[in-house]
Amino acid sequence: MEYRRLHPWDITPAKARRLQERLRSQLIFANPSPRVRSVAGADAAYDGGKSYGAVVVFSYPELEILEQSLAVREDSFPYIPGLLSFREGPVLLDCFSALGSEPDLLIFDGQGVAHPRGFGLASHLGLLLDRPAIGCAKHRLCGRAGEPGKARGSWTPLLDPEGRASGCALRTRDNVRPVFISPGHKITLEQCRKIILAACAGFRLPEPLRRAHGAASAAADGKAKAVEARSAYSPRKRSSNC
DNA sequence: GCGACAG
DNA sequence: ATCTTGTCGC
Repeated sequence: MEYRRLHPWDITPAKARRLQERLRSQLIFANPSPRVRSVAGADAAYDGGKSYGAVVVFSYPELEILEQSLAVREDSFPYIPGLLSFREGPVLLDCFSALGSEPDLLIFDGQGVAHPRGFGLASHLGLLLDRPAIGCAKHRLCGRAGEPGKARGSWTPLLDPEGRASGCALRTRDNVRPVFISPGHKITLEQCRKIILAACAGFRLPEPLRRAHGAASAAADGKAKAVEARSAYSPRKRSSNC
């Protein structure tokens, strides 16, 4: 699928923050998509100075794999809290570009609007791909949330310093740590909770993210092991001695 | 200055 | 994210 080239990626952290503040006004938090028939999960893994991305598309609500794509590229931006999309965005967009279909909804391993400038990974890529997007993180970046009830489905609002609910802490499995959900683009928090719960097939994380994570890390250490094996079987050169 | 801090 | 073994529990 195509995506909008709204800005360059090789910019400084200061300019990246300015860009987030400029683009956040373009986000939409309404019009929950009528009929969601496919959901994609995207994640990245790292190894040896390279980023490995994976996107796995599932049918919804059946949750059967429809398609998936992988991508690799050189790291070009470090991990800086609040600027995750500048590190993972490029390789994930490579994955979406290689996709043959256009998923109805996207799920990212990170925040949506529950972000210091209201423009987390899910908001950023949702905007560029012009698709409803949900941020589903394992930890919160900012804001505060009470402890949800112990049962699957219970949740508490994730409140920003002003007391506004930017997302929620959602229990996706009985007695298991909650995940932090927040709308990225073109979706409401209510719809996010519904979709995420329906996409969790017995695990803490939604299936699309679990599979994307597995594919990305497999690609990452798969290449690492291939390199190790190669050096073991065909020594670059024999060191004279010490 | 101090504490927080997605992946 | 990544470095890492066993171990408690359904």
